[in-house]
This record gives sequence, C-alpha cells and structure tokens, in this order.
Amino acid sequence: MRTIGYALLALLAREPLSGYDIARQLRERVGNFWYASHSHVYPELARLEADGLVVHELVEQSDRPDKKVFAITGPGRDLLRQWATAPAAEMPTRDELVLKTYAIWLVDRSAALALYREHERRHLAQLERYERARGWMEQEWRADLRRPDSPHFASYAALRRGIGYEREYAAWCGWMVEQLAQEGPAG
Amino acid sequence: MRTIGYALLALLAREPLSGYDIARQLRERVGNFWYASHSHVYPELARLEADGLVVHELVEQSDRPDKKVFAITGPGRDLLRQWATAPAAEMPTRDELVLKTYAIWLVDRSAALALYREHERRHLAQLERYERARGWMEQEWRADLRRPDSPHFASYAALRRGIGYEREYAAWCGWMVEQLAQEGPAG
DNA sequence: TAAGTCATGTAAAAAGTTACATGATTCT
DNA sequence: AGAATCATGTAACTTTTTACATGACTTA
Repeated sequence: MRTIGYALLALLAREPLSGYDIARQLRERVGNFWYASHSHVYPELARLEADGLVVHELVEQSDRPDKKVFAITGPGRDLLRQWATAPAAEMPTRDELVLKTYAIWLVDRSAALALYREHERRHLAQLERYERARGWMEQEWRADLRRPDSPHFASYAALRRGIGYEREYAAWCGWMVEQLAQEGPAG
Repeated sequence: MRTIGYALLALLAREPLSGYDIARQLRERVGNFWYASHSHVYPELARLEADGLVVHELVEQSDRPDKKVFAITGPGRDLLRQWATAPAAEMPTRDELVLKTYAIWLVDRSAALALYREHERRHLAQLERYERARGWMEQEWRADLRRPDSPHFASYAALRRGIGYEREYAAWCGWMVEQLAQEGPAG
C-alpha cells in the first residue's frame, strides 16, 4: 500500500465520503501536510475496495449527479491503526528557497532582500490563517482538545505542527532580512 | 530548466567539480534541503553543457579513472543569479507523520507515545549534528558570516534553516508526547 | 578476498501531475 | 450567457527513484 491509500482511509475513518468529497479535502491539504489530485483518488478507491478496506453505496440524487459514498471497513480500520503507529520513513525535504539561499552570495543585496521579504510575507500570511483556525478550534472544541481519542484533537495537533512550521520559517526569513539589511563589508 | 539544473549550477558556482563529486554532494543534501541521485546528474550536466551554461575539461588520472571536471560559464552564472532572486514556487509539503497524526485518535496511547518519542529522538539527533556544524562554522568562518557576498555566509544561512526546522519539529513531537502522557479522560 | 571508493553512464519502473472527457445543475 | 460546482473517471506526460552495466584501484 502506498501512502495515498492511508490518506483516504484516514479521511474515511472519520466519516463516509464520496470520491469527490475526498478529492476536495485532499486538494485543500489534509492536516495541512498531505495532498493529492482527484485523478489519484478514484483509482485508489477502487484498489482499496478490491482489498476489502472500504465499501461503497450508491446514493441517488435528484438535483445533482448520483454519487458513490465510501465507508471504511473493520479491516480497513485495523490496517490504518497499524500504519498510524509505525514510525514514518524519513522523507528528505526539498525546499527551493533554501537551495536559492545556497547561491545567494552571488546576487546583490537589494534583490536578495526582496526575495526574503516576499517569502516572509507569505509565511506570515499562512501563519495568520492557521492562527485563526486555532482560535476557532480552541473555542469550539475546547473539551475535545485534551482527549487524544478525539478526531478534533488529531486535527488540532496537525494544525499546531503547521503553526510551528510557518512561524519558524517566517522567523528564518526575518533573520535573513536582518543579515542582508545590515551595513556590512561590501556585498 | 528544472530545479535540478540550478542545483548543479549552484554547486559549480563555488568550484569546478566532476559529475561524481556533484552527485556525492547532492546525495548528502546540498544546504540540507536539496538532494538528487547520480542518475539524475549526468544527463543534466550534458543538457547544461548543450545550453552553454557549463563546460568540461578532461582530467587524466593515473591511480584512478579519468574524470570530466565541469565549470560554470558566464551565461550560467547570469542565469543562476536570475533564478536565485526570483521567488520560489510554493511547494506543498508532504509529511507522513502529520498524516499519521490525523489518524492518531484511533490508536491507543502507548503506541502513539512510542511513535512521537521515536520521531522526537530522530529530530533531536539531527539537530545535534547541525549544531555541531554550526559551532564549527562560527569558529572557522567567523568573519565571513557577516558577509552576504561570501559562500560561507550562504552555507551558514542554509544551516540555520535546518536548525530551526529540526528544533521546531522536535518541539512539536515533545508537545505530542506531553499531551499523550497526561492522565486524561480515557484514550 | 570481499567490500568500498572513484568514475560515468543507460534503462526500467514507479510515482505524481496535468490534460482529456462528459454532463447536469446552480449561481452571478 | 458564462462560470462554477457536483460528479466520476481515463490517458498522456513528466518527474523521480531503482536497478542495470562496467571496471580499476584501495582498504580491511
């Protein structure tokens, strides 16, 4: 099984969904750190069903196209549990901005400054979105956030990773700006 | 041009290298945030040479196989400068551990605890390696680290991103451990 | 003598992204 | 009237990773 399969199972463990709904959630990043396009979803759902990890039910609709609603099975849930507790393989990150940084000594300061200011802005904007979501969760899900057996806790935990990631990234960009803005020997 | 091409240019802008040397550096992560295997390097070098961005010189060796030493050209350097200051495309991160986190409410606490303790350990270990490198750089390259036109500054800056990344990741794992270790309602 | 490094490539397989394909309904 | 959403798929293309291929020399 590839990771995409577990991503679908993780979604379906919360509630039954159509392929379209799954694709939409995956497009908008599940837990802020996973995504896939719909062309990946439909074939994978078929595979999962062939393996008995999910089942579908045809739901007829009058105002919209009919849809297949998928639900996770007992074996699917078991497999998901097993996968979720196995340490993840190290996945070496690729970050283009850091690669650019490796060559930043070649360019003039003003151009470099603009680059890091732009990226700092991006990460601060994303951080703000996350912080808003966090505020909402802390109000709405108050009690659940102390319960590791609640899906709300899981969503909150993933969000906290996103917040930490963006905050640290923005801080690093800020440090770069500081370094580049300083009066220094040539450059 | 794909990013791999710029990665090669970024390396060659510092010093001439053979394909083998480039592959070795790329295997061990350039600036900690980029990598590639040697099967990617040789064809890309050929493409870069065809575009006039690099040139090679055959260096005959008696004790070892002969090698082609590549050097960046003027146009190569210009293109690299241009790329280095253009904002990077947003590259959505994929992180398997965060995806697992999204499903963590399904598993029992002890298994979850073990998972985050293991990942915390990994990131702390990487952080320690980075911190050692940092200490070394701050001693050896002292003066250069204030000069944005120095390649040493660029390496140091990339390393600082690595340090921030690992520190934040480890802290998040630590937070997860705290949450899961707490006496709470069921689980 | 077996494993590891230096050295350069090609080819096959897997994974991921983008485009193609269709069609009804609802919102602007 | 045109764009967007709901809905499900397939096909082509690009990218990335593994494996194949060869061969000399050095270290354990």
